[in-house]
Amino acid sequence: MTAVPDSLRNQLLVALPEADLQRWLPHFEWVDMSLGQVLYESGRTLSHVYFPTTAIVSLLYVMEDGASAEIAVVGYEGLVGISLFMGGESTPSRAVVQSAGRGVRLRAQFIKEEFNHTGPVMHLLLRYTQALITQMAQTAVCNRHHSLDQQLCRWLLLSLDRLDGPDLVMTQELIANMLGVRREGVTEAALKLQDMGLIRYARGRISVLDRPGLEQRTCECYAVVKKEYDRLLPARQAV
Amino acid sequence: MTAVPDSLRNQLLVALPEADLQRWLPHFEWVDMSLGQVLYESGRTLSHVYFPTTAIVSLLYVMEDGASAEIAVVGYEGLVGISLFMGGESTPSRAVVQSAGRGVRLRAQFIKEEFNHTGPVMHLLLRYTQALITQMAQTAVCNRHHSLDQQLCRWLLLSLDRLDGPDLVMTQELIANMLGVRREGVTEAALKLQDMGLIRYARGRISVLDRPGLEQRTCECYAVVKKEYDRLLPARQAV
DNA sequence: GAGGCTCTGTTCGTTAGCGAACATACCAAC
DNA sequence: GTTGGTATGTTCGCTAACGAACAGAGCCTC
Repeated sequence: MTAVPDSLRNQLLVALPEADLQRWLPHFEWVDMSLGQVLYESGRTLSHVYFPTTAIVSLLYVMEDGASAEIAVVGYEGLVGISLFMGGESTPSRAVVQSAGRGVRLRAQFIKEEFNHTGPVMHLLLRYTQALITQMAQTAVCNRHHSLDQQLCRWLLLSLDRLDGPDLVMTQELIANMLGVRREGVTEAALKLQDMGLIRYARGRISVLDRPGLEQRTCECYAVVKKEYDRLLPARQAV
Repeated sequence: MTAVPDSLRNQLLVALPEADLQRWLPHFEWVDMSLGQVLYESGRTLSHVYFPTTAIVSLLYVMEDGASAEIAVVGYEGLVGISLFMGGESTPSRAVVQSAGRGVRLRAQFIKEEFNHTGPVMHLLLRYTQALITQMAQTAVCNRHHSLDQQLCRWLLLSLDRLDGPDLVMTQELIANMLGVRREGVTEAALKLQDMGLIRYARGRISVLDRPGLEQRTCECYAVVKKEYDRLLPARQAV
């Protein structure tokens, strides 16, 4: 990753017209996001919209019986809290920090006014939202048709794309929550990947050794989502 | 269903401010939608946005190997073609008519201009989009955690909500495509429902005999989605 | 360095749904 | 009525993932 100022690590902010960015800068509020932190709870009204820079956030649906499933991930390429400008104010999902890091946040009222008053901002945010929709839809399809092995690869790749290095700080238990499967299943799938030399595992830390290998073993869902992000948000810089 | 003019059967159109509706009326184009008709193909640029009145449309993801899964349904409460005003112009999904009927369509260029120029229209369309997002996300979760039996109930209820009477014209084969499962699985699940007296089945026609019974047997996903539609689109009239 | 906690590995019986093959049953057209 | 096509019902073996129980293994703390 190049040595850009941290505030410019979020690609939506980078894609903002200069005039808009300058207007936003004074309203930026830097926040540390710690692993497991809940940015918003299902159904609650949001106070801020978050632009992760180094953190990764999962949008998680939690069922009545406590079972959960991640429906999308948000990293430096996106924002958390689309319901603010979509008009719903809240969503039935929960946003949980999946990988500790930092980000910028803006007050709800501010982003709502910006969205309504400037065309370029609105169009950028909506295109991002459409990319996010693709990710959710593809997750639905993937949950239906693909094996845990494939989904683990997809998940690792999506996370990797939002991180600097090849290491993820992440227990198997957490991954299982995200994928909506048993922890034992993740253990087995991860062992297979390790035996093939694609990753190395050690107590809550995964090192990806062979990214192309993961891409080869994952399902088409990863590529579909990535392609759609690239198409809809071309201004964002490559990592 | 009350005897409203057919054009007012679509609840998004009903929710439009009178002035906007009057401006739109001359641009309405009535279309018949036949079972299986493809309104748009994955990745193709859309020429129109569709407001179903009596038809039901499935948003379907089709995988490389031909396997498919429905990620959302759209009926008289919504519209098909959000990518037009979201800015992406196309999506990786396919829109297929799941239940024959009619609808209104508007040219792509027209809806894009309307979206950009009038605040109330934009806010209405975005709230609808958020409701649709909820449906997709809940589908993802449901695919992960719930049994085929439960999902069939959910699917029947979602379809029923978008129809006049208690009858669905729908083969088990088609339902299987929508749910992304085998036809045999649908046969078994449908037989169970029939044995319990909840539905009656006959060669491509399902009659729902006991709606509360279906609601009792379905998973929470149906209620979550319904509640969110009601919350985000309160102006729409009850059926 | 002992104890305790968390994370990972392993096993075993169970089950939902798959894939394939085939049987029946209804409908329509000739 | 016969024929053929489409829709539905049934069976059987297979597999992925589940649920539960437990065994090591690394790490921190006192």
